[in-house]
Amino acid sequence: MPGPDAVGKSGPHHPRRPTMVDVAREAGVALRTVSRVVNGDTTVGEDFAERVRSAVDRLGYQPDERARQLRSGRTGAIGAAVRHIADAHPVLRAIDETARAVGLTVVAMSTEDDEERERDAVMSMCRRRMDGIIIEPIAQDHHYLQPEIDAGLPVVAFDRPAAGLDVDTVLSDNRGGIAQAFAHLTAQGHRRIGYIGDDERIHTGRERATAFRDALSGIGGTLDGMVHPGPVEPARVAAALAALRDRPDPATALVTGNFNTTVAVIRALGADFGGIALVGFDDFGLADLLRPGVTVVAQGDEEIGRTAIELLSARRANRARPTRTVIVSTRLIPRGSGESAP
Amino acid sequence: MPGPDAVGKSGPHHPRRPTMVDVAREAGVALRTVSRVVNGDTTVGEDFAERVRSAVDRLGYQPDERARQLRSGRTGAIGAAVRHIADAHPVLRAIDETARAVGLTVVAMSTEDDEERERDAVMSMCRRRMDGIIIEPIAQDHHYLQPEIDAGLPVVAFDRPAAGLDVDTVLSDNRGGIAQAFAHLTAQGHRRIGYIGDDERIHTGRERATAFRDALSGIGGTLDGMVHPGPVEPARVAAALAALRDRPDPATALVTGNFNTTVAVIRALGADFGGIALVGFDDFGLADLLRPGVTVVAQGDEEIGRTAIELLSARRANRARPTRTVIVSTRLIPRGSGESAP
DNA sequence: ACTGGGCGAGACAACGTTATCCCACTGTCG
DNA sequence: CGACAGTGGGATAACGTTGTCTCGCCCAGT
Repeated sequence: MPGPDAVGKSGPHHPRRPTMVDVAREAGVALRTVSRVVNGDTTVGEDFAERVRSAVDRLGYQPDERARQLRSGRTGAIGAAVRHIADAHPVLRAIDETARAVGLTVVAMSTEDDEERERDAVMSMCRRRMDGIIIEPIAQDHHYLQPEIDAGLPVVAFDRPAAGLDVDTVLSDNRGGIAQAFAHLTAQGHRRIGYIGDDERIHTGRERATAFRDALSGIGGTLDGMVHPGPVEPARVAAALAALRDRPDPATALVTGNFNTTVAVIRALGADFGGIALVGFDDFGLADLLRPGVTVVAQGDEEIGRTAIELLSARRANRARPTRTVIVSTRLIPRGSGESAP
Repeated sequence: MPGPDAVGKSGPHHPRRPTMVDVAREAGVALRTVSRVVNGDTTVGEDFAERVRSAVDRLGYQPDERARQLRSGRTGAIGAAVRHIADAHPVLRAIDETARAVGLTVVAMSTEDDEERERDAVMSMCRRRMDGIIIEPIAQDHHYLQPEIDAGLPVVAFDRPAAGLDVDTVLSDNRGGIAQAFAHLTAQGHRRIGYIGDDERIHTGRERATAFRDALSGIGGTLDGMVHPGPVEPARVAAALAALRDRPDPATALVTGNFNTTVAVIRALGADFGGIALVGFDDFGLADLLRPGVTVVAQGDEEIGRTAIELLSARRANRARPTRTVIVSTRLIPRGSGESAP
């Protein structure tokens, strides 16, 4: 059709949504009065308010949040840059729920463990003028955020410190968690306990491996060949496992440093976990359904998320406040795999 | 009111971030020239461009996305309202990756299976003038979205149809998936096959239960007491399971209608799944680690997410296009639990 | 030397909202 | 009866950006 209809035009105009001006015209009041009604200002007479509300309904008017934010300066939303948005993420749930409770909207983006994607996600949040950013850091260097922080952006890191940045941080008690796991296994009589975990270039991997070494030294055990940090790949994990078992004094128990390692180890061990006692760092769904059930050190996900929002709110209230680092304790959950004697 | 020039005033002004005007002044060029440089317009001389870039760096300028969007009319972002943002969600991953590839940002929000939260999330997306919305519908009635659709908002539903709305939709082949599961079990020799699944008030629950009835009738089996739709609660599922086993001709095999039901059944069955053959609808992580491994009908998550973005893009290109519903086929993954004879 | 064209930079308005100021009307008190 | 405070609505100017138009400049062509 050669219609004169301008719908297909290239301009920025779609069929055009109604604006406050349209509502004002429809209701026969001033623009500012519509704004007042929409924002619940009580200084508007009931008759005027009703006229406006009726016009809003008739036109299907929805305020443009972008214009509102631009004018008012407030966003009412915080960004959350997490490692994998499509994976189960109990901390994100706590962040979302807590933020909701204080009237903030959470916009979540995924970094996929990629430095550039983290940067993209975070800068995109800055350009949207989020009221704050919660970040699960992956980059080795976060200096790119310093100008934003100087400009007043509240930032909170969780799970790992944001390298190169002095910001509020929420961490798990990695050392305490490893100590719990270790103590649990020694209480069953184990003395030859091995560790397989994440690369020590990663903060949590480093903390947990170090804590494990300390624990093993503490009972007079030899460190030699018992501690295996490295990339979490099935082949590397399987090789580490083989090294722990094929020795004169094979390990009778094992601590794994994170969820992915735990799973890789279980896959390599096969049925009944080859008779080895196992305690994994990080809880996970279905851990109770495996045979045996997997004993884990669980992180305080809910508390971590809640604390992150609290730190963010505190900083929004007082930008000059010194930064704080909160350590959230872990909890050992026995399910069977860590309760067998050597 | 004390000071005439109070710095800590309550106004919309934080320390104030630099704007294009500041950059223009710093660089000694016109406002519009800064805009051109920032947007990569090539009609700017290299010397001017360099002056601007240097000023941008000096001031730490970041464009305000809200103002840009307000002025240009484009948002460059689509909203995704999913059931549980903190749970593993392979479709969301596919949505995110596909959207990224075509230069769109995805803003994900959680509905938590709550009608009101879905409404809140979706309306919040509308107020932000998202370029499109992908929704995993939970509400029984989506008429509230009709005005937005009329105003030109592209909407795509996935997993379930959006009741009361004529929009593009991506669904799994629920009937085909059930048929696959059923055929797989009959091929092992099973004839007494039970079904436990979701409430039939839910679209997927209804489709799957119906397909199962058809399949069972198809081999001349009795429906009586073999099909158990209902709320996914451990007690209800356990009762259904007991009913299937405590009868003169107990079920030798079982099809479960969704992930949560599968898990509840496995918990109730205990070690070795009580010798019953099991095929679950929905794949899940660690399914291969259970003993036996869990045979499942997997949905085409990646294809569903990709298709959702494709339908959205197609509608953005042509608002008048008739709506389409795409059915994505399922795939049976044998892992052990469904491969035992009666 | 004058003109025409292309290129590149600037002035101005507009996007849809809220903040500020102002004014018209009412009711009350001196 | 006049002035004044209080109430409630309206006009206008921002917020930070981009679209449109204009204009100055330089070079080539006649």
